[in-house]
Amino acid sequence: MRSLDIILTTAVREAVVKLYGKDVPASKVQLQKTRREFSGDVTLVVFSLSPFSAKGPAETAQEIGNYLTGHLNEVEGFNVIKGFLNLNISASYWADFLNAVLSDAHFGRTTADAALSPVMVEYSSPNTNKPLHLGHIRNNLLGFSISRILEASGRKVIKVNLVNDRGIHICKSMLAWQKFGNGETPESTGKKGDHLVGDYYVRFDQAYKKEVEEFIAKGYNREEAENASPIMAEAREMLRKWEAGDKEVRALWHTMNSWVYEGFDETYHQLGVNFDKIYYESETYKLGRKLVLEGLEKGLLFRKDDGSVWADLSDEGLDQKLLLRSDGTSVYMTQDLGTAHQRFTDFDLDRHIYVVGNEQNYHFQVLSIILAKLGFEWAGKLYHLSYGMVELPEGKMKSREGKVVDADDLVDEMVRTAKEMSDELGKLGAIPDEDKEKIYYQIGLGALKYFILKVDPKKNMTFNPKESIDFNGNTGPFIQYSYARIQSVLRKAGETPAQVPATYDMNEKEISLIKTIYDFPSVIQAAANEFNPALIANYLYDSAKEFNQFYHDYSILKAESEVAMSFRLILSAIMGDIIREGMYLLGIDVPERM
RNA sequence: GGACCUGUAGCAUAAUGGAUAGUGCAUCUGGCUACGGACCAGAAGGUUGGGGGUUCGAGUCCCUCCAGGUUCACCA
Repeated sequence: MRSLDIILTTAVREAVVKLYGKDVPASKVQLQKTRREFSGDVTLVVFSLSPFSAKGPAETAQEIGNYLTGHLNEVEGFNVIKGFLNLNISASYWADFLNAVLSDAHFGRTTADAALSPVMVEYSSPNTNKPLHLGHIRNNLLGFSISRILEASGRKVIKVNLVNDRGIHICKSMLAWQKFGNGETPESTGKKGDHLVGDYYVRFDQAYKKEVEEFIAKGYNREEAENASPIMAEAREMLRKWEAGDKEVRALWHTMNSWVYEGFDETYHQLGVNFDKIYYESETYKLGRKLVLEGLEKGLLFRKDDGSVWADLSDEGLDQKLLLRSDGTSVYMTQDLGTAHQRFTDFDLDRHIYVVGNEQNYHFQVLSIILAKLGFEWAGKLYHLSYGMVELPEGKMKSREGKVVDADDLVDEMVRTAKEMSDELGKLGAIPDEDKEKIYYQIGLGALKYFILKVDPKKNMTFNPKESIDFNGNTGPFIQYSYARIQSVLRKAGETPAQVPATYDMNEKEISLIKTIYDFPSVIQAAANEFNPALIANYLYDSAKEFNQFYHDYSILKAESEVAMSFRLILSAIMGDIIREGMYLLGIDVPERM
C-alpha cells in the first residue's frame, strides 16, 4: 500500500496547481504528526505554501483542506489553527494499514537492494596491551547498533575491526612480562588474557615512573629524565627488534597477543557484538607510504629539507600535516590513508563509517582532506561517527590512574544487580534456574546498552554505575518489561486474529497508537541517515510508555466486545513485534518473560 | 593562541526552522484480592549559558561574549 506521506504530498501539490496555478516542489510540503494536544492525525504546515497562494496561511490552509477532503478518501475532515492544517485520516485507511503490517514479517525493515554497494563500519579498534573499558563499550555498542540500523534501512554492511596489535605499547607489556613476571599465562593464573597482559602494562608504567622520578631527584628535568629511563630504552629496543623480525620477540608478541584475543573474544561475546572481518595493524601499518610518494611525485605533497614529507592544508585553514618522517617511516595518518585506499580498492563501498571517539575529530577531518587532495573521488564517502567521552560522576576517567571502569567488571556488575532486583520482585518463581540466569543476563546487558545508546553519540555522557541500574523510567528493562507483558497477554489470549475487524470503531488512544506504529519505518530511516541509534531508543521508550498507559486504560482480554478484543490483540502483537525489532537494532535482547 | 564539539529545571535527557520546550530520576499527593504495580494518575520545578541578528516563526541558523571538553606530536 502507498504510504500516507506520499499520498498527501501528491495531493497537496495537485491542490496548489488546481487552486493557485502554481507548481510547488515536494520539499515545500511539510507534513508532520499532529501534536497530541490538537485534534487531527497529520498536520500540513501551510506557511511555506502561502507565497504560492498569495493569501494568508489560514485561508490557504482552509482551501487546501477543502480540496483534500473533497478529493481523497483517506482524508475525512480537517481543522485549521493559524498556519497549521490538521487532517483527520479515515479509520479505513488505518485498518488497511494495520492489515498490511500484520502480513509483513519485518515491518519497518527495508530489504537490501542487491545492486547496492555495501557500507563498511569500522568499530571497536582496540589496542592489545590492555582490557576493554567503558569507553570501548560505547564504541562497540554504537558500532554494532548502527550496523544493524543500516542493514534495516536497506543497506549492505561490512563490520570490521582494526586491531592495533603492534607498537611501543605492546612492547611495554611484553617487556614487563619478561622482567617482572615468572612465566605467567592465562592458564596458570586463571586470569583472562587481556587482563593479564594489561596488568603487565601497568607494571611497566609503574617502573617507568619510578625511574623518571629518580632521575628528577638527581636534578634532571622531566624531559631529560624521560629520555634517560633505561626501561623505556629497552622497550624501544624491543620495538626495533620486532620491526626487524627478531624471532624471539615475534614469538612472544604472538603469544601475548593471542592471550589478548581470547580475552577480547569473550568480552565481545558478552556484549553481543561481532565482526565480518578483522584487520591487524601489523599487516597494514606500511600501507599508505606508496600513496604518499605518488602524491609527492605529482606535486600534491611536498618534502622538507630534512627529507620528511608533508601535506599543506593551509587552503583549508589548517596547518601542515606530516605524512612521512625524515627517516622515511610512516605515521598514523599515513596508515589510515593506506587502509582507506585498500578498502575502497577491495570493495566498491558506498560509505565508510569510522566509529572513533571525538578526540580524533581533527584526524578524520584531515584524513578526508588529504584523500581528496590526492585525487580520490571516494574521499567524500568517509564518515567519522564521532562519540563523546564517557565520564564518571567523580570526573574524567584516567586509565593511568587506575580509575577505569573495566568492561568485564561492569558487565558482571550489571548482571548481578539484575539478579538481585529480579529476585527481590520474585516474578521468576516458576522458571528453571538455567532460564533465570539467561534472563538476568538479558536484563543486565539491556540496562547497560540502552543507557548508553539512548544518548546522542556526539555528546559526552556521565555514566553513574549506581544510577544506571535504576530500572524505572527511560531504561532498557522498562522496555523489556513492556515486551514481556505483551507476550504474557498474547499467551493468555491464544491465537492473534489475522485481520482487523471490519466493523470496529477505534477510539482516540487506539488511533494514537496506530500513528506511533506508522512512524516506525521513518524512525529507522532517520536513525540510519543520521547514524544515531538514540533515535530508535527514544522512539521505543515513547512507544512502550504509550502502550503501558493503554494497557492501564483499556482491558484487552476483558474488552467490552469481541471485536474490541480482536483489535486490541492485533495492536498488542504489532507493538510487541516493533519493540522486539527495535531492540534488535540496538543489539538488545527481549525476554519472553521477566 | 587557532580549529572543532558541547551548554536545555537539582540531576539526566528529547525536540526534519513550526503550535503552550517533551520525558525520566529525585521531591510531594493519590491509586495494588492485579488482562503482570519493574505500573498508572496528578503536583511542583525552565528568562533553552548571556547579548544581538535573520525569519511569519529560533533551543535549532548567523555574529559576539561566557563556561566546559577535545585537538593542534617525526605518538597511535
